[in-house]
Amino acid sequence: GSATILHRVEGGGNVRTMPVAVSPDSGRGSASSSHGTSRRRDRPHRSSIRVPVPEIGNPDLPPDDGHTWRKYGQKKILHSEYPRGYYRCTHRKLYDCPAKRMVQRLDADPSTFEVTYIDHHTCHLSSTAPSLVPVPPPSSLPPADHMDDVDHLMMTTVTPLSMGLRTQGGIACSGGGIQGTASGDREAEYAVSQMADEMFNSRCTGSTSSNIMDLIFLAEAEEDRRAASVGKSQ
DNA sequence: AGGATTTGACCCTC
DNA sequence: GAGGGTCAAATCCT
Repeated sequence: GSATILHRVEGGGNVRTMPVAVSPDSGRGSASSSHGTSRRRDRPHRSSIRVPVPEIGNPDLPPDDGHTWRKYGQKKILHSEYPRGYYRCTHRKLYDCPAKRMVQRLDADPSTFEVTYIDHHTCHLSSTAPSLVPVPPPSSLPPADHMDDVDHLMMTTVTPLSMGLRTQGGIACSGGGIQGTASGDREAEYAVSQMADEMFNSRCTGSTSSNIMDLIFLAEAEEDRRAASVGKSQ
């Protein structure tokens, strides 16, 4: 089994969707504070990923991506058999981390979770073992405005380079195979699927998945550059 | 006791 | 008005 990354970018007008259906989510923004102030005005970047239910452990548990999440809500979604769970970063207060995710089991495929990530972790380097430094140095994280680019890439593609990075990162948990000589998006799609799959099943390595997220971002940035160059050439 | 989860209500967008 | 996202009190767990 492999996860499929869906790409949904808002605000750019350049919505890119993977072959598999996208969540019916209409893309409403979300914001906090229910005291009369405007909610859902901002439209944070969102990205969806499909993750198979882990073979080991409780299949009802949402996938573990290496970050610590605190559940703040659950909602029955219309026409969906399974409820959607709402999570935010445990370190939200500590690090003012805006990261959120929504987890929902697919009605058509109960063995798969669809996980929608909203915003990025600012507790990036300290998700599992928070340090006293909430914000990582620029050398390890792209600048904030750069994050936007990376973010919308979250749903696009990941290059073979990223896979290489992964390997260097010490993730050697691979299960399935990348079938792949396919070109372009297809190859990338497999790569992402594989990565996501491992990402959420990385228990077998015990490695810190936040590093994986790092790699994903790096890979996406790289892909962005490639896409940009392709765009220019066309 | 403190943190996490549950759950109903509230509010916003479409 | 419907549906979805968040809040916050109540409850549970460690």
